[in-house]
Order: sequence, then C-alpha cells, then structure tokens
Amino acid sequence: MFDHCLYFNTTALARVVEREWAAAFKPFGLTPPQGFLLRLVVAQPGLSQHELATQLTIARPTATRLLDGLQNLGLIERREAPFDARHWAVFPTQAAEDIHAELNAASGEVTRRIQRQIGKENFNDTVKNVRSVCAALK
Amino acid sequence: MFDHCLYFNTTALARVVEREWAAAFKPFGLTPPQGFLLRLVVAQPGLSQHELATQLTIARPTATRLLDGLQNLGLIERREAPFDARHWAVFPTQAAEDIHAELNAASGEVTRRIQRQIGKENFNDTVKNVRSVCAALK
DNA sequence: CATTTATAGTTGCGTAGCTAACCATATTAC
DNA sequence: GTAATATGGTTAGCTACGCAACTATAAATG
Repeated sequence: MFDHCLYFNTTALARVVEREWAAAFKPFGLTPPQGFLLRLVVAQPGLSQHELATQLTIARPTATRLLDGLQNLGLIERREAPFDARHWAVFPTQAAEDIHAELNAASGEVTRRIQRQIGKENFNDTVKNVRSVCAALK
Repeated sequence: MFDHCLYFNTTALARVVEREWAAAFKPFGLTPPQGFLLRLVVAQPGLSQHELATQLTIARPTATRLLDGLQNLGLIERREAPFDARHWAVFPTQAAEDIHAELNAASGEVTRRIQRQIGKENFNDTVKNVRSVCAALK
C-alpha cells in the first residue's frame, strides 16, 4: 500500500535493522543505542555529552539517559571537564575497554552476514543512498 | 564514525524522516504512525487488527494502541466481525473520510518537497534500495 | 561590572515500538 | 465430543526517542 513511500519504508527498515543489531549486542547485555554510544565513547574518549549526541544525531536528553544506563552498568564515567563547569567529559571504564573489540566484532559480523544475504553492492548502495538523503534533510 | 554502518544510517534517517511527516500531519492532530494507520483503514475498510499490523509491519500490541488512540479521536470504529468473535473489523468514521484526501495530499506534498530537494532519481533509488533490503531481512 | 544571551545538562511528559504473558474464541486431533 | 493447539486481541513492562521547560555556568554586550 505504501510501497513508494519514503516514510513507510524507512521506518520499517529501521525496525528490522534494529532487531538484527539487538540480537548481536544481546550477549553483552546492551541494546543497539547503548552499544553504539559505547563504541563512540571508547573510540573518542573525553567528548562532552553534547558532542556525543551530535555525532549520533540524537537529542541531548536521549544521550543523558543512555549514558545514565551505561554508567549504571559500569561502562562509562563522567569526569568534570577542565575549564568549563557546564559539561562533562565522558570516558570509558576498563570494563568498556575490555569488551570493545568484541563489540566491534559483533557489529562487523552482522554487517557481513547482511552483506552476504543481500549482496555487497546492494548493501553499499543502500547505505550510501540512505546517508545522502539523511544528510540532505538534516 | 559509523559512516558505512547500516544500523547507524538507517535509524538516523528514520528519525529525520519521522520529523518531516510529523510536521505534515500536525495540522490534523495526528502523528505519523497514526496518520499512516488511518490512511490504511480508509483505503481498506474492514480489515482486522492483525491484518493492519501485518501491512504496516508493526507488532499487534502496537496496532492495538494506535487504534485506541484513533478511536478516542473519533476517527475509527471497531465492529464485531461476522463469523469470528475473536477479531474486530476496523472501519473509518465519517470524520476520517472527511480528512482522508487532505491527509493524503499532505503526505504527497512532503514527498514532492523531498524529491525536489534531493532529486527524484535519488529519491526513487533510495526507496527502492530500502524496500529491497527490508524485504530481504524480514 | 552588571545584565543579557548562549550553552551543557537534566527532568518531565508524551508517543511508539518491542517481547512476554495472558484471555477468549476457533480449529484440529484423537 | 473432548482435549490440545492455534489465532486474534489485550495488558504489563521495558526501551528509545522527541520537545519543552528548567538549572547552572559561561560568554557577550552595554
């Protein structure tokens, strides 16, 4: 019925893809949003919550709450930022460093499995298209 | 950081697109999920909730709650289905019929605006890719 | 330097989505 | 024809997301 609708197909794909990564991150006790945020924190330690939210294109309150969750899990810590008492600098804990490689590997495996399933070219084209539309609308 | 990641770009696009349709449906007092469900009900009156959920690729409980909302707004009604007391047949009210054309037009306008913005070919390619990946993973 | 404005973060509130568990009714199997 | 299974719908409980409104600090402006 909504075969040619951008909204319909985009949101449907997001739900399906969410499910795939949810399964991949489940062994770590992490949801996809948590997992991606954590990967970002480990890759770029010391960012502010504002910067994290911007890079993930999520709203600040969402970042606050995801970080609360990761903090409760003992995976990140907020340190006071030097020279500006307004914001935090977010760092991974040792526990986060410990699972980081496995987490990235798990994500890579989903990616490769889907690439095999739908063809690597199709995969790359889709991601490229999605990214370009996303950038244009932002 | 996650430039080539299907999860990251797909979910980001879904959020952006959701915002566009939210603005388009706001004059009607409807959210995008409500709006699309209502459009489906008007287009195919009498479907069961199970069928509606399937066509929208959402879970049954989600359909239940969206329909509760539309019912409270006086836009749909549940009638007992003949020959099977387990399910409802969902019908649009007159109020829904009344706004149907405008609702479709509003959606069409967003579509055309985005098409202009990113190029019609890019738009069509993206939707086609998204739909094919979605179908493959379902 | 005091006031205004901007920025980082949080809280409150609402929506949408899922899974799991539950009713009630239909269908199937024996 | 009764028991087991399947199906449609709802409820409970959780996560993620956004916007609006708030606090606190920093920066800009006069």
